[in-house]
Amino acid sequence: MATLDLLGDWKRTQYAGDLRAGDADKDVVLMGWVHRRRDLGNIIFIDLRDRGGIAQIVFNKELAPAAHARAEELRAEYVMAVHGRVSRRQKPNPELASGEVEVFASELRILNTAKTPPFVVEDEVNASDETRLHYRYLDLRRSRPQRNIALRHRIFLEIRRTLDGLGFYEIETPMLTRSTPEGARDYLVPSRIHHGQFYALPQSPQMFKQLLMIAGLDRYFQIVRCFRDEDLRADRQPEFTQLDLEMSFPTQEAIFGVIEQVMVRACAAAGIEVKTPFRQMEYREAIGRYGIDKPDLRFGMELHEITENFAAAREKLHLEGSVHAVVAPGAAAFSRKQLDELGEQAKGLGARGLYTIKVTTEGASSPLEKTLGAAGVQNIVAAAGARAGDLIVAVSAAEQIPGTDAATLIAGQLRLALAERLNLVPKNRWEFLWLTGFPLFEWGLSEKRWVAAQHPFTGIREEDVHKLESAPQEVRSKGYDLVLNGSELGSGSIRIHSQELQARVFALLGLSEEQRRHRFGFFLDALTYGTPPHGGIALGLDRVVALLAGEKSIREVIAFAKTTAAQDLMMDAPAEVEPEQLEELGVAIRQSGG
RNA sequence: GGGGACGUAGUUCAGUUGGUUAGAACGCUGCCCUGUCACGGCAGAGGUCGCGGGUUCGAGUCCCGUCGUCCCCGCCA
Repeated sequence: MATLDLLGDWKRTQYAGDLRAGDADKDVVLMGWVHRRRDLGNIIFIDLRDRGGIAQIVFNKELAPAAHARAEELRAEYVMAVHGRVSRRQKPNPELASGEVEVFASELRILNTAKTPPFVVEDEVNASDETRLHYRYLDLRRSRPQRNIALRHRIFLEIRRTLDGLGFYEIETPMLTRSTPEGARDYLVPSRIHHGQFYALPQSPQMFKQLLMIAGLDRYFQIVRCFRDEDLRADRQPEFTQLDLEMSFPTQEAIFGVIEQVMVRACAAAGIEVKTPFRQMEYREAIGRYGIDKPDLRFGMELHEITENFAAAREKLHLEGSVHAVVAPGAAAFSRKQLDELGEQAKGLGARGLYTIKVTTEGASSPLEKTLGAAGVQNIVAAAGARAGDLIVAVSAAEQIPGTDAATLIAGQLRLALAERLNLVPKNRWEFLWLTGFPLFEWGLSEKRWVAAQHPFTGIREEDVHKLESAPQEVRSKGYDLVLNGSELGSGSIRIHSQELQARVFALLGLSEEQRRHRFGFFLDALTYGTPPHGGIALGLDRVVALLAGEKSIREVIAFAKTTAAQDLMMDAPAEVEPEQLEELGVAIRQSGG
């Protein structure tokens, strides 16, 4: 172990990674970590890493014997400060941003030693997620996480600047709040003062922001942590960050305009140029053309309904429901095995039948010829607009949920899977899309009643209000989703501000007067004191940053992320607490097993 | 709650049909080296094969259980 030096009165002059040719001949003081050392004997090269990047430091025994001797003690991840002179390199290193120059050290101070790290701190990930999360502070030293965190900062900054410029106030709302019955499972916090009672961490500040509109704050936003105790995914963490905003007296276009400005500047922070206005699409159209409510518009492969083409063979094929087809360009060469896998996948998605047609220059070939005849198959080829080399994939499925065409949704999933497999999803394309006209209600399979598709305060399109009681499944909401490249970034709505309309919605949801009082009493009260028309949106910022950073998982853009079992491997949370703490809270742990 | 993949040296992985002393690369330690930049050369250290049980003359390998990580469905705006 090396003895340590004091930092003394040394002041850093700049970041190592920021050194450029223009700094030549400058006297500099750099501080950072030993990224790599190359000890050639009488000359030692140290790659010094700090937040700005990497610079090469030269320790020459002849020129600076004391510094050179000290440098022999340096090891990976030691913390060092170096005083020296910047010099142009005879042989620049084009791999390094600072590669035009290097620093000839005159004095070295070793500020701290380091244990050999469990994995090498380098750009390419060479450790498992488990190890990385356990030693997150080392993982974060790598350039990619540093880039992601810097990008996250710049995006957040742009959001705040943009919204400030548009007259929004950033207002904080409580983290300790009240459990509300709808939506996700709550994280609960037991109350010490009120035994048997619990706070809930907010799933979102939904009601607070509406109350802020009632309070006359007019334009609110918040970059806020939200909590949902549900099972996790690559794009879901138990706590995540939303851009939450709400405005009074809005039109839908006004809200879209605000978010478009925010996204344009957020993208610019990532070096990505996007055009406004974003495309808009009705929910029905998205389902019909893409079989999904968050279509990826970076590629075509739109769906074709070909139910009619099967009319003559419905009995024979035991068809139920509709038939939808997707054309996979260039997939006519799929092997038997690949077709089988496709069939398995379709079955896994709930398809009743899967039919394929290979289109070649010699014509179409398909098992369907037996039932539909060559002409029948040819009609499908024409209907789907398939060309030589393509594979037509058609699925049928029985309707399980009233009003939902299962075959379309399955075809939509196959479209995504095929595009991925055929490498037809272009990189560096940014297809924003607003989805509108969502159904207000959806049939709850388990509840066996209509449930609010979003939350029960979502507004209703004026032209559909009269159908509320007579044809609830046809009622479209004033809700909207923002979609980017097939990922849902967020959703919002113009809210209901009329007590009369709100009462009709609650009635349809089967909530009695008493239940309404119990669940939403304070909020319904507030609505009666002069609520302005208002609306807003919430965006999942972790997803936004991950997409713009080109990361698959939002863990890569969260400094301290949790595992899919909602654990923090570094802190080892959650953890047991002292019996005294439980006692104070009036909480007893029941031994599990029952 | 369900399905799938994985778990072997500090790290990432290989390990045949169950068979002697469990390997590689990187990293680490020591020595040599004045232009390297993934430096190079020589030498060396390093293993509870996730954990528990079982089958077997014999288990990293087979079986059961369990724990952990990741991906997906359910769930979740």
